[in-house]
Amino acid sequence: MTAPLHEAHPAGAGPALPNTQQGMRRRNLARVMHTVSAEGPLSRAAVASRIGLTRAAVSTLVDELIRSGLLEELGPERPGRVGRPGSALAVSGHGPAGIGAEIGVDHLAVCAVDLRGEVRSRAVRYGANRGRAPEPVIEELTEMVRRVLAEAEGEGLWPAGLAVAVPGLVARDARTVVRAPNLDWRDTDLGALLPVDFPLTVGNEANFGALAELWLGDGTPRDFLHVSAEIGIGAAVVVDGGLLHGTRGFAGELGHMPVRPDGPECPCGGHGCLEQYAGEEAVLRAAGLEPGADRVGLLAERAAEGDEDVRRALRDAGTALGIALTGAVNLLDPESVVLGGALAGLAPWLLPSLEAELDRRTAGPACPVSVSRLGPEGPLLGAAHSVVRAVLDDPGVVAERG
Amino acid sequence: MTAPLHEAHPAGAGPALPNTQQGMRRRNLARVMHTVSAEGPLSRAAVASRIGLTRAAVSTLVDELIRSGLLEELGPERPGRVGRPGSALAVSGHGPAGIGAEIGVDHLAVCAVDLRGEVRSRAVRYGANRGRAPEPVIEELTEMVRRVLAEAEGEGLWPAGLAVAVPGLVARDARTVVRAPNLDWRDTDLGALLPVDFPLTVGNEANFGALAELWLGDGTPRDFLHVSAEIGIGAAVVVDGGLLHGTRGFAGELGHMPVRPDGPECPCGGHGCLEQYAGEEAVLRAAGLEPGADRVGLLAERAAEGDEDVRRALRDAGTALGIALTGAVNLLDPESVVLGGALAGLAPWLLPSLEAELDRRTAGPACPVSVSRLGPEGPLLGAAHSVVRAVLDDPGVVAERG
DNA sequence: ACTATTTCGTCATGGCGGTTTACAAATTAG
DNA sequence: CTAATTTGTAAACCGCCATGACGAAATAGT
Repeated sequence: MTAPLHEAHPAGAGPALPNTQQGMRRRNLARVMHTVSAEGPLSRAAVASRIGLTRAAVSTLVDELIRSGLLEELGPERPGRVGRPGSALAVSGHGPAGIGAEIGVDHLAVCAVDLRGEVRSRAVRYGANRGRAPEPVIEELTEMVRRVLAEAEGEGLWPAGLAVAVPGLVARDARTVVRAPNLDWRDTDLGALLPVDFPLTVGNEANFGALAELWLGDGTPRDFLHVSAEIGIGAAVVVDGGLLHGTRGFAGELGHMPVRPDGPECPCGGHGCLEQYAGEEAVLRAAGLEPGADRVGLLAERAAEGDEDVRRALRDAGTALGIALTGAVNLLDPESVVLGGALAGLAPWLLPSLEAELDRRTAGPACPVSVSRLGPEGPLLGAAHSVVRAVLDDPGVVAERG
Repeated sequence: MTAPLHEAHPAGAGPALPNTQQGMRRRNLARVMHTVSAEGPLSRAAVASRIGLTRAAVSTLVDELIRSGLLEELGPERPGRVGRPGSALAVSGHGPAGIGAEIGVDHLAVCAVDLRGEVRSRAVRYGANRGRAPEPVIEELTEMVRRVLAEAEGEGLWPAGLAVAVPGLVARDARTVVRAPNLDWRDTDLGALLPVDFPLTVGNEANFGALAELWLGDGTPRDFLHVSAEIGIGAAVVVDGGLLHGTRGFAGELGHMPVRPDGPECPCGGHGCLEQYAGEEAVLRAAGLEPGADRVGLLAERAAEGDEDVRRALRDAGTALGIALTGAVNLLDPESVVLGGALAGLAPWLLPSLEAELDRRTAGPACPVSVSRLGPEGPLLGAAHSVVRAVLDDPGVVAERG
């Protein structure tokens, strides 16, 4: 019965709730939470003027949120202006926490994030997971979740949900991994394998990375394309502050965009797909390097040293990315393109050719390309924050607890 | 002050209205309208059970809608079951009407559609508009609107708004035509040129065609890609029952998707864009035909006759379309692709190679490709219906009238 | 120092919207 | 002809927010 998390929520106008007076109430609770969360400590009066309700109405909403443990009263504000100072309200640091987990090809990670967005506990464990069966991996992850949970509970937090980022395609039920080529998993129901007594969501790593960029990024717009590459190349499409999932939940596949239709055959059945020019394996081969551990780091290192083979390989990858992105940008007209995941670290050598190709091929003002500052942390943070956002989006559902 | 029309509305849960009691009321009015509109004549009790309100509440809503002239009481239902028969409610055929207009390269068209979706009046005028200045064209169109309006008013209808479909890029303000290459118009503010005393919207022809497909199509899903070609090739992206506009309102540009990155230069600055292989001019040239009037009809005729040059040209265009659509389908994971506009008439010769290319390049189950049955009427009907939908989506705004 | 002014939070009252309950009306089942 | 069922409406009620008034706590002016 996992509720749909991280839908398109224009910062507190959640549309999923029923159109009744209770629904209205819950939407207003959400608006208060979002306002306080986004604009720091605020008095009741300040919140009221921002969301367009009266002070009296906000008072009752705040009362309820404080009783639920979602808001905290910090005490009287420092009086700088005329008039009685307000009582500062802040999101609670002792209420519900979002648990994020990441299953990477060669690491596992778990963290707990409180409603304020602070990471309060974390655990990381390195070790190749490629080819391991799901059960032992999940068992290991469960153990890590338990440890993180224990630490968080020690600080007065309780888990509002768990979101797991996986490097693969996830069905729309947000529970089953349909295909994760780099783990060699197929049709694995993580919901059944991970028995927790709070809501569980499973999502694609790149999608969570994009959400992290959306929520945590600095000046990230509400419409953008987030491109990330681990082994495959994925693009998460963010439209109006929400993720575009697609019918089957597979939206965002960029790796098999045709770049040279008559190029070599690809395992997918196509020819000349982007992955054959900008995928990790392809770039390594073009650079004359062997596959191995931390290959991205190696590429960056060699490129920084001035290795001309590596630089050429990255330039060519950038060109191929530019061609593929031209199509995507034309189709979606996003406000910007953000390079995340492994691409972020290689951006200095990818960007020039990528932007050149993109500018050359698109009419009018070019679509700006930026680099994510979250780096490899993105998916994990995005997962944890997706749980936090779900609480902010509907504080009422959590109210019975605390 | 044109209100934003045809946003993403999951059939009556309109999110644009404020989160107040009045907003709730208006959303419930909309839910009643949508229910009655979609499911034919219905009693108050039937509506109540469908939208989850009580009969009493629905009664007051219906009263208000009848007073506003949006609903009509048809009289007692034919009693088939036990119990008192209900009083059938239907959407009014005498209330507001949506006026749709289309500015085509060689025709102008206007029609009036009532809330039931019936076309109640129409006017068409053929004549080349390419290169004509906006003013005389708009003047002519205004005259046609006047005629259609007079006829509609004779039947007891009054205009709720006017939507104009144009073959070009429209800014997000839904008033100014940024660029219409086939008309040679640039930065033309139709809002200023078309003085009407009801809301005016301007939109891209292909987008309105897609909306027509969404609203009028038979079994059309809520997530699909609508591809249409007049001179350029446009793709409207429909996500969750709403149009994807893009940051500047330019989303859906498919014509300049790179198909052969090293191909000939395109006026847009790119190389080997789709339009150079599947655009009207390109196909005509490949088929050995001269540009002229009704070239699409000529192509279809020759292809039907078995002209091998024409058939080859269309096969090749289908292949190019398939390559471009592969990228789009991978990126968006739509439920289907619909071919509309001029492409619909040429579908028999385009489809085989298009589908072959698409199937070959996409993994998993293929994305089904269908052909619009609306044909060239799509944009005009979509425009008129967009006004009708706006009324259904917020009946309250129209309530003061009638 | 003292008062006027401003702003904050709260309380009592009222309006609006939907629900609950009750009831008359209209049909079918027996 | 009566019982059962369903519809539509009216009256009383509840939840939610707005309005207006008040005390509390700060600043500004004299």
